[in-house]
Amino acid sequence: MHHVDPFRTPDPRDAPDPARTVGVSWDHGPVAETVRWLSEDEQSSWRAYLRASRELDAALDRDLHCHGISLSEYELVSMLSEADGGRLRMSAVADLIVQSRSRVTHTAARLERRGWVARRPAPDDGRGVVLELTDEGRGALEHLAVAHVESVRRHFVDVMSPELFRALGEAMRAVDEAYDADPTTPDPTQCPTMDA
Amino acid sequence: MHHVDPFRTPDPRDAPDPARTVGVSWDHGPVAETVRWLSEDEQSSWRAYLRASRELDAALDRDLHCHGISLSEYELVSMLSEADGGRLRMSAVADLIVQSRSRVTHTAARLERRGWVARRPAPDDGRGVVLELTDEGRGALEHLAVAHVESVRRHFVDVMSPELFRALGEAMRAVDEAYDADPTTPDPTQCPTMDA
DNA sequence: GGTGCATAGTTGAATCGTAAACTAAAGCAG
DNA sequence: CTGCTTTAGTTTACGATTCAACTATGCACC
Repeated sequence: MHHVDPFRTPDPRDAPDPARTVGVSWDHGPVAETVRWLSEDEQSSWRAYLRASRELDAALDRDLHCHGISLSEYELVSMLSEADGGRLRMSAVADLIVQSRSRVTHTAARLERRGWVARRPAPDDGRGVVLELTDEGRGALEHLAVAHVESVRRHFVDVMSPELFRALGEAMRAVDEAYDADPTTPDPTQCPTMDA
Repeated sequence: MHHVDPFRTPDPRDAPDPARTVGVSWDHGPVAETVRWLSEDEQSSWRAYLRASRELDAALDRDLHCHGISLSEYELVSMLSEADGGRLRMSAVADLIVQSRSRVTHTAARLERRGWVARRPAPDDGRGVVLELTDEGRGALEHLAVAHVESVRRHFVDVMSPELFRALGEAMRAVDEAYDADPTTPDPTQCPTMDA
């Protein structure tokens, strides 16, 4: 049975070599292609990230859920609370919490039904909508923030040394900067639309 | 307008102090409670993580989508490919990719319709189901792995120094270990079921 | 001042994920 | 064996998210 590791080359001998030519075979026959598979170290870190980020998401969401709100709703409300006057444009919210416009529309609608936010027309732009945190929303947030910060500490901040947590921050800042610098849509030339 | 930062105390003077007693006021009136808000450093790293992890998820998912698969489906298939004989129990898959049993059932059903995996009764346990990667699934994965590893490099591994990436791996390993060590369900005593 | 294109946001359908109830087989105590 | 509890996995219904199409305003340029 042929073993396909999605990252490392099938041959363990080659693992430490970060860049090499490997044979990848598919429907159209064997083709030699240069693929920079991950080294053993890289693979280990990447897997740890993937696993732990899922666990973290699940844990934080779980802890908030028992207070009746999801993490993504919380993020929206918390961004509003930090904004001047508790008000932000829809698109500003979308950018801040890294969600699609459409998703923000839906999420905001849910929070509006709950009475935590209100929609108002943007004063300067006829197309725009300003989202405003209501007093009720602010009150609820003060509650939630206490539970949430404890959750974040328990599952994340406090499980490692301050130095390591700072390094993690630095690493993720690099990811953020790279993402902002290269807002590439899935390069159409790279997109064979399921050619297999 | 009272500004509520969900993590730091409202008063900037207090930021460097990691633990203090703050007044949190809610419906039942002002109550003094000890909350370990995040320091400025911690806050900065946490925010960077939150933002970048969302961006990363979006970017990796986007890059795979144009090849007709989602990241969570990819994860399932890739775990199978690494398993002995390309076979794993449903629950083993769920644990490996950190998804609920129910979700794995759904995802597996989708992949089965696509012909990439097959379900078989577990030989030793009458309740169990073994998921097996089909040849077609393996062929597709070889394709996808190439695109995916490039995506992971571009958005993640290659945007920082190897040392920093290793530190990140170490940090996330700590998160994982803490999670495994404390599989706490949302502590019912902490769960006021929306008491606000 | 009208045409063309970009931007802001919404809508609705389809898909995906979650939560709780459910089936069925183990495991275990007596 | 019988009954009780746990474990594995599925199902169903519902809520959340995505995707593509759509409305409406702004903006640039001639």
